Amino acid sequence: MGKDNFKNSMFEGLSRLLKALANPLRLEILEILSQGENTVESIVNLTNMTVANASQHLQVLKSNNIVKSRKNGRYVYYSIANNQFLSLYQHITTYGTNEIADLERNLLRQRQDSNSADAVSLTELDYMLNQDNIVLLDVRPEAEYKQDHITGAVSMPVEDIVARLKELSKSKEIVAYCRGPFCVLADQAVRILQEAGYSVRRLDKGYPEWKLEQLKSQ
Amino acid sequence: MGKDNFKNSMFEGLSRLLKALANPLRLEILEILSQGENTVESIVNLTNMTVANASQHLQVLKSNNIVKSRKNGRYVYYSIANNQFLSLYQHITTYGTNEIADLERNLLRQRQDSNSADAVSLTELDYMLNQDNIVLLDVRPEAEYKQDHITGAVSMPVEDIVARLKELSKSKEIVAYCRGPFCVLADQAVRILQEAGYSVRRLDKGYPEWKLEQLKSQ
DNA sequence: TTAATATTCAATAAATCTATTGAATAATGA
DNA sequence: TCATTATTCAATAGATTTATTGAATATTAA
Repeated sequence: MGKDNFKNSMFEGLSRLLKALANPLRLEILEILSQGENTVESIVNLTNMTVANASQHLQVLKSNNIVKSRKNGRYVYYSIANNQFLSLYQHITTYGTNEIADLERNLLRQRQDSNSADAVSLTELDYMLNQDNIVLLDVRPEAEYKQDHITGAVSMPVEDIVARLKELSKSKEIVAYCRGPFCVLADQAVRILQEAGYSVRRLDKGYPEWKLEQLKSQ
Repeated sequence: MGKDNFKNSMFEGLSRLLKALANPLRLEILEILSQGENTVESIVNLTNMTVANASQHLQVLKSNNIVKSRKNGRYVYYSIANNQFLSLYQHITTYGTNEIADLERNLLRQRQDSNSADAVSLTELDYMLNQDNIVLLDVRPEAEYKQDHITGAVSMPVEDIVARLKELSKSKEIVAYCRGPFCVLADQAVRILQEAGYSVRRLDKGYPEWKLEQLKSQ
């Protein structure tokens, strides 16, 4: 292989990976798959995509080894192909929220609008959990909680909160979390609980970021 | 802003960044700019691009705040906009070389073909430099060395090596480095020096990776 | 002022990406 | 076996990306 062919093929390969990631719908799919495996159908239910479109995007991700699939009966279950990718994905989102002015501004505004600007970091959460003086709420759909969740969390999907308020004591601070920094379920939870008189904040990031920390510390 | 608008605009913004990166020529430009600032002309000289094409790609990078520029006389000097990006770029290349089978294979073959498969890591280099029993050769063009280089390195551009062999003692091991994992200048240096009877290995990565470590440890 | 040089701009054709549509495939349950 | 359901496939029109070409701009040096 000539000197330029090598270099070119490396940059070609990297750019294929980046192209596979460079689409908003595929990024949305990846946020969902970062919670655990999902069928095409469940991805469609969580988004505005049509089945064919979601399937097509999943093929792109799969052919680039970003996700993998297994078939069970009529369903195909997709999941993130490996934990290294989970880490890369988070480096990208963190860069975006910290270094792209537009995104920084958007995120800040979203958090301010939902009164959740003073978010809890993973380090703080760890400390608070050790002090045992908080209730940690997983406000994602129950299926995601069941696949895995932050140790010590209680499942309370955001749409059930109003009906289940009496389960929550006002003597402890509440921390709500969901799928990650772009997920608004925790924002909605904060608003609902705040209006009901609870002391509540959201986790700055979400379940996948916590999971990655877990993996690192092993 | 509605719940979906927020999320969509975040994924939109991220995908704009990724689109800007998802092109082999732009990645090649970024490898060059990771060494320090360069004019459009010098980028063109280091690659196969035409001036207009390089300029156009630079506009894409600039409008996404990945690079910045300053004008001096007739020349426009481009450089990486911030060190956070340098870090992201390296996460991406590391993921590619470790997790994309094609790229892994290509890199291994390139290294084997040039007898530089037993590359030195940055940690090893640090140790070897402390032991003071190596010569560290910067085989990039001198202009890049002059902008900055690994502390303790000697400049010997790869095309000068043959003519400057007598400057090198055979009693010390030589480590050659260049622009990063995809740069073949160090591979060429290893081959030349090995044929001349020297004990020589290449650095696994290159100058930008070293610089990032420096920045981290401050 | 004029010529030369570095860079950018503008227009364009070819290639690639995307969402949509409807049909095809495969697995299940009646 | 037949109808149902989950997913994929194939074709396509519209949008975006890319390299090329040649002209325009800005700066310097003669």
